[in-house]
Amino acid sequence: MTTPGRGLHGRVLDTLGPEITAGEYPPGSVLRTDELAQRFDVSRSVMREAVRVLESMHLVESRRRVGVTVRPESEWNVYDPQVIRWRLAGADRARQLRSLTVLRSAIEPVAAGLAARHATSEQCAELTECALGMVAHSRGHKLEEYLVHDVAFHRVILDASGNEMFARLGDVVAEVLAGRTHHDVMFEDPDPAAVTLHVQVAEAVRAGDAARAEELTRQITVGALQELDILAP
Amino acid sequence: MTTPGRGLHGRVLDTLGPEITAGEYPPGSVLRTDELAQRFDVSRSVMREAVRVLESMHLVESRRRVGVTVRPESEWNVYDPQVIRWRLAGADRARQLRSLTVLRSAIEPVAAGLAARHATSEQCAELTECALGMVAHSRGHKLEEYLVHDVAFHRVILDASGNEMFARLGDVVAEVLAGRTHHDVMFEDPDPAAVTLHVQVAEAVRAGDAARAEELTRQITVGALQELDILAP
DNA sequence: CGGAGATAAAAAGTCAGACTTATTCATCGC
DNA sequence: GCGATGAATAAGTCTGACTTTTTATCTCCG
Repeated sequence: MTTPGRGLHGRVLDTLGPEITAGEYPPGSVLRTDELAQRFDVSRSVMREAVRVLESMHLVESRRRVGVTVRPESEWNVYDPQVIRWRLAGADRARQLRSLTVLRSAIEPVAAGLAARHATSEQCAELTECALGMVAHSRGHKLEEYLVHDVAFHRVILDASGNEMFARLGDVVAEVLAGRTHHDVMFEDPDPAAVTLHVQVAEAVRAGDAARAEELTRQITVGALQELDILAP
Repeated sequence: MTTPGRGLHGRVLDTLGPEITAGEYPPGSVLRTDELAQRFDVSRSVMREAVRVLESMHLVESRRRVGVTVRPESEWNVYDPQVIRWRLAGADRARQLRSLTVLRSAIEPVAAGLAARHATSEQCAELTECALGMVAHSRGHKLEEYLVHDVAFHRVILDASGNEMFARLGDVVAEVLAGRTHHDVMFEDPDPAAVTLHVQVAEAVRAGDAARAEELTRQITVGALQELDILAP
């Protein structure tokens, strides 16, 4: 995905990170640095670097005379892109996609409203280009090409909002959209209504109509929630 | 705040992290591990562990033969609680509080709506308790006591939403509220209207009225935005 | 004069081993 | 029983040597 071989400690993390986030070691489990170093056939220094990274993600806690203890899931840095990727690759990928989709449903409408106020003309142009790309690939099983434009569309919206915290969710949205296309729902061509909504959002942003951009985006996210059967009874 | 002395590498991060997030080294700047180790009077192993942590936060990138280069702000893991604390302690604390408050304004109303559906009776009880605590300390310059209950209130809402991503924003909201009380606005007693809104949100959640809980919380966050002069003209 | 390839240097990466320190647990004495 | 003492343990730290990768330079030939 990112950089495959960025050092031995990274190699260790590639297998230890997914194991921990998959819940293979229940909270409170104790790992010993020496044993891990043996298992991965690396020196203690390398193992220590890997543990430091896991510690900075709040996945584990290292204490003298005790060892490296696994922290409960409720303390993990679940916004860390690396943690998100590890968890999406794991078993409860579905649960993960659901909570991330709910997050999207809160963020994206507000971001679209802000984008309508702050977007540059370049960003507006990008947006319509993306929307047109989505239209062009919305029929005939061109899901991959559609996905590329879909991801780009939402990235532009988040960037154009002018809010740094929103902008940094671009990767998360990309993961969610990719996950949706590749695994769960979407067996056939995308919902035509959703495609139309994207075009309309682009128009609203260009027109500077914040309320309309927000409301239309809310409809998009409602659709995403419904796809995952997340709805209010 | 958290754990002061968790090893030498932590001590190094306590000064190097804030320096980097404060922008003291422009993007592309190169640091050398050996020099840093000398500067902080620690061994290279300790320094390497610190660099690994900074790397996992995407603050720096370590490359052979080049050194440790500082990444542009746009690539930082700005959702990392540690990074948030470092930046809030820095110079552009104000800009930080603004972007985080916008984030709150997107998240909290949705979280409140979900809380109205998912909150347990214990959580409802906690909520009204917090709201009453806010009322009790809303007059007479008891800002600290008010803050404690305010933070607790919003934490319960985020937890009760049942969404993990929302729940993990409790610390962020706590930082924002604390920052607001201790530095920026709020020279006197809190706005009575805001206090009333919190009580009403607690009622709405208890009653299971999602739409009302969401709308009332939206009014709270609008107030927070106005305090920072973030408003649509 | 210019480009391709060899060469050298620089910095991170890795490893092994010795030592330090904090923490926990068990034992001993009251 | 209970508190103090001590021993065991695992992380923490340091040092020094070595390896590897990448970049810059330098040479040689077209």
